Formats: sequence, C-alpha cells, structure tokens
Amino acid sequence: MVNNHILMSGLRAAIRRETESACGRLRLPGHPVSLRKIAPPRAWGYTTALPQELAGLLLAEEQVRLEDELGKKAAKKKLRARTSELSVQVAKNLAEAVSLDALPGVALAEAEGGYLNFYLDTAVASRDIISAVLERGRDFGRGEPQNERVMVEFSQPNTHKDFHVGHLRNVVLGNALANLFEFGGFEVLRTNYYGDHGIHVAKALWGHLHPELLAEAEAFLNGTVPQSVYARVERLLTSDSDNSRLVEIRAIAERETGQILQQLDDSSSDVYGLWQRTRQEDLNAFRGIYSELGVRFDLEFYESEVEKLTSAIVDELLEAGVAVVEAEGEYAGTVAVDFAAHGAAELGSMVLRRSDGTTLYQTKELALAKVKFDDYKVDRSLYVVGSEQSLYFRQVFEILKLWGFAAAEKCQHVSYELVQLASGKMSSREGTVVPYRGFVEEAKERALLLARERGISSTPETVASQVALCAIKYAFLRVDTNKTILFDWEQALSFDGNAGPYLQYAYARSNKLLAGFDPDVQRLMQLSYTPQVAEVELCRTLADFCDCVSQALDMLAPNLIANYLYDLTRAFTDFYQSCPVLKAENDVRFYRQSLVAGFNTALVIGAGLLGMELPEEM
RNA sequence: GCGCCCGUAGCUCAGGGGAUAGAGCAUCUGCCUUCUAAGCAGAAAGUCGCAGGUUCGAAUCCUGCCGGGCGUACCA
Repeated sequence: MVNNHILMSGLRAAIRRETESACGRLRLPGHPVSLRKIAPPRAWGYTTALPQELAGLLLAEEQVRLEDELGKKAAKKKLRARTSELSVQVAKNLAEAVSLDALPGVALAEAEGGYLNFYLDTAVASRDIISAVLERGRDFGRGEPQNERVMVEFSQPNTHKDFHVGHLRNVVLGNALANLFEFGGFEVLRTNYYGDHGIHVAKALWGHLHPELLAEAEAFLNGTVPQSVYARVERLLTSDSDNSRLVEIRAIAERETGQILQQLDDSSSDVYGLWQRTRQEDLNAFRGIYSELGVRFDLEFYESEVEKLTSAIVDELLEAGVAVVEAEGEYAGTVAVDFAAHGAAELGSMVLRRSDGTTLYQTKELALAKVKFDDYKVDRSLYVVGSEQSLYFRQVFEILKLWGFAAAEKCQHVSYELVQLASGKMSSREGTVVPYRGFVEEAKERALLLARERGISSTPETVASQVALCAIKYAFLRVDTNKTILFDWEQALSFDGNAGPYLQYAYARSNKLLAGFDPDVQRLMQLSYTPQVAEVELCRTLADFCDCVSQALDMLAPNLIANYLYDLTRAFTDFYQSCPVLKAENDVRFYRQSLVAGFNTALVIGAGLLGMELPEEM
C-alpha cells in the first residue's frame, strides 16, 4: 500500500539527487540543494532557489573586484541585474538537464525566474495523500512510541482566588501541549499543582470570618467593590486611607491573617474547618471548569502537602553547600542561594527560608521537583507558566542543577505572555479580572441564541456549548504564545470568520456529504481522475498535516495547528463551493467523498489536539 | 539601570531566509428555489516601528535606537 509520507520524503531526496547530478553534467559548482514547498497559491510541488545561490557563487570573484573598484554599495547595485540574469539562465539550463525518469510523481520541471520548480502530477499525488489519511484514520500523523515520559504541569490555580480568563489561556495551552506530546508518541503525565495554602488563603479566610468588619471598612473606600472575598481583603490591606477606623480595622486584619496562617497547619484550630470547607468548594469549582473544558489530570499536587516537605529540603541544601545562612546585610538570618557564588551572578539570589523560619513558594517548588524526579522518573518536565515567572524558573532550575539533579537539564519553563485588559494587567489582587464563569456563560448564551435562530433540530444546548467553548479555545490558541493577548469581549466571543466555529461549521457540512460513504482505498488508487484546482489545493493542504503537527510539537506551538486548521478548512470551503459532491456521479462522486473523508479525519485529529469538540451537525 | 518579550492594513492577528507580504473584524458591492448564508465572491486598505549590517535574496538573521508589556520581593 502506498504510504504518502514515505513517498513525499523519498521524493524530496530524489529531487535533490537528480538536481545535483544535473549540476554535475552542466559543470556547475557543487552546492547543497535546498528544497521547499512551492508557495501555496501557485501550485503543488517543490522549488529550489539553487540557481540564484549558484549565480551569487559564480559572480563572487567579480564582486570582490568591483568592490575594490567602486565600493561595496555601487558594486552591489551593478551586479544585481547580472546576478538575476545569470540565475534565470542557470535555472533554464537546469530545467532542461534534469531528467524526470527518476522522479515518479513529478509531472514537470520548469524554470521560473531564478527558481527551478518541480510540479507534482496532481492525479497521482492527490490519490496518495487521500489514501494515506484514509488508511491511517485517526492515527494519521501520530508519532512512533518514544519511550520517554514527559510531565506537563499546567493550570496551577490558587484556591480562594478568582479563576479568570488569564488562567484560561494557561489551561487551554497546557492541555494542547500535553495532547501534542501524547500524539507525538510520548508518555504524558498531566499535572496540576493547587495553591491551597499560604498568605492569600489566610487573607481570604479573614474576610470570611469578619464580613462585618470588611463591610465597615469598605464604606471608607472609593471605587467598585471587587467580587471575591480575597480581593476585597487585599484592597483593604493595601489601602492608603488614613481614616482612623479604617486604620484600626486594617491593623486587625494584618495581625489576624498572620495568626490564621499559623493555624492552618493545626487541624484542631478554629479556622481549620473553614479552610477545609472553602478550599473544597474552590477545588470543586476548578474540577467543574476542567470537566467543562474537557481537561483531565493524571497527577494533582497541593501546596499544603508539599509544604510539609520543605524544611528537610532546606536542610539538605544547606548541607550540600548550595544554600547558606546569610550572616549580614538585608538578608541576615535567611537561608538563601547566592548565585554569584556559583558562577551565575546574573540570577541574583533566592531566599529559601525566611529569617522567622517560614518557607517560601520557591522552597515548595524545589520540594515538588524532587518528588517529580524521584517518584515519577520523568525524562522531561515542562512547566506551563506565564512569562512573568521566567527569572524565577531560571533560578529554581539552577538550584536543582547545583543540588545534583541531572534531570534539571530536562526542566523547561514553557512561557506564554499574559492576557491583558485594555485597562491594564488582570490581577486577582486588584480584583481587575474577567472571571471565567461569567465569560463562558455569556459565550454560551450568545451561541444558544444563534443556534435557536438557525433552528438546530436536536440539541441546541449541547451544540451551543460546544460552539462557545471552541470559539474561546481557538481565540486563545491561535495567537503565538509570545504575544500578549489583549482581551476584548466582542472579539473573544466572535463566531464569524477566522474563529473556532468556522472549523465546526465546515466539519458539520462535511459530515452531510459523507452519509453512507464507504472508504475504499483500492478503488481510489485505481481511479484516473484529474482533480480540479480547488481539489488540488485541498489535497496540497492536507499533505502538510504531518509536518505541521511535528513542527508544533518541536516548537511547543499549538498556534501552528490552529492556523493550519483554518487554512485547511478554508481550502475545504472553497472546494465545497466549487465542487458538488452528492450531485456528482460515479467516480467523481467517489473521489470527492474520499477527499471529504480525508479532510474530515484531519480536522477531527487537529481539533482534538487543540482540545476542541466538533458537533456532528450545526 | 539590567534581563526577557512584543511592534506587519483602522482593529485583532498569520507569515521562523525566497517569487506579487496574507487572513478575520470593521467599511463598501454582490450571492439563499441549486450538497447548511456560523458561508461565498469582489472592492478599498501596508514607509512590515526607525537606522545600519550580513546575504545572490531580509517582515524574517545580527547590531543600535525609538515605542509598549513583563520581571528585577524575607509575594505567589
């Protein structure tokens, strides 16, 4: 059976070989043949700019001579036209010298400008790619088993704080990466790490314990009242009002949050029950969100548990000479790592134990990393966390290295930029957030309205929910992770054009065309049908699927998949518009249904990688 | 100050050394007796932040500058 992938990569090598030997016959200087796909709208095939590279090479001596004579700029200007002429001539000669006998599947070698182009026989190539997809089905593009265990830690929400759209970018991204690794053949451990312990918890609990004091203090504060209890307490604590009653309440809050923090570790204390209850409420809410988003975790860690491991870790690092007790200066009394002493001065220093003996977030991070390496034997460990933490992770990984973990080299901070509001940074501290719940509900409502308008027969609620979530996920995933997302309600909730529902809609349409269709690769391969432009374009895009997936994995860039799927779907829509399927007959109908089936499969796989659901009809 | 990231159409973004820089939104013109109009066809819209450099070839790589975001805690 013909396997497209092998055919394509084998073909590339053959083209290179043939081009090289043609160069030899023409006595052109030896030069590696760089081969790329021909830029999309032109044609299906491969191209090399070798003639231009050779022209540059052939004129190099002349260039040196002219530069001496006229100076660099003038020489360049003078040579430009000649280089281009020469490259056209070289391309022409090469196109004539190349033999197609050794290149099955190539219909034509042609010089165009300074390029040498190899055009595929579209009848052959399109059959190959379609049959490759149909044969492998949902496994099309799947990688061979890698025998490597990858841990992907993502989400890491704090209990007692808002879960907002900024966290959503993280979940959606982390999930897509985990999917990509799995599809790439890796064993994946999806890991979550809940921030259920610490000063932010104490602050929220204080608010729960003293709603009347909080409300009283708020009467003296300007501005809107944040939604979460945590943010309300934070606002009180950071207020700079000098109203005497407010100052009094603020002092109480400060004193008592410290006490509450201490009591969290004591299961007999008054606040312990409250902590347990509120913590559980939030954890339940998080699980509701994950389930709604179709995200699952293999491992879940809690700060409150990791916390218990920290003091031993600090002692161990002291003993190993990685950390030291600071004797003087502003860090006197702390246990810290001074990176300058380890040849990494640019990392500054990191405190691991406060002078009052309590530990910090980073200490827990180190303890957790040890657990990950020791208990789960991971070969690679990814931390999906916002870019604001990049210095922090460099420090943490450096400490792991100094500590002697060889696997520290395999730790990687997968950073992404924040989701910002037009008004500035989203901060649960300041209460300036777009909460997850309200956002998603709004999206669902809008989608439901549309679904009802369109008269979706069976289950408008289900479809609306799928549409809303797909739109949201796509909006986050299609943007490069290095780019800040400026959150805009209207844009995030758009169901038109380059958006998630575009893919869903095309999928639903393609399903209609496949009713009763039975794939038959044998028959397809025996077909002699010359595909039309739109069909070629769809096949060509389909043929890029595997490259796209492996590149996305390589670069940890799910946005490549999102953008590819949009291109693929556009090609399908174009095909849908110009090539009737069910109205065609016999072989043409069969060929087109095969192509639609190929598209349908690739779209399902790609959308699955992004964690997006596609409704059967809409 | 130093470090990381970003700057492409009015707006939001593709484009990771190659041919005439592409989409969506918004604006304008058309297309529902024809496999679903959450769609399609078309128009208009660009000094790819600026200046140098490398290269046969630069939006893409390098350097400097300008503008913006983030970080530089005994916070998480």
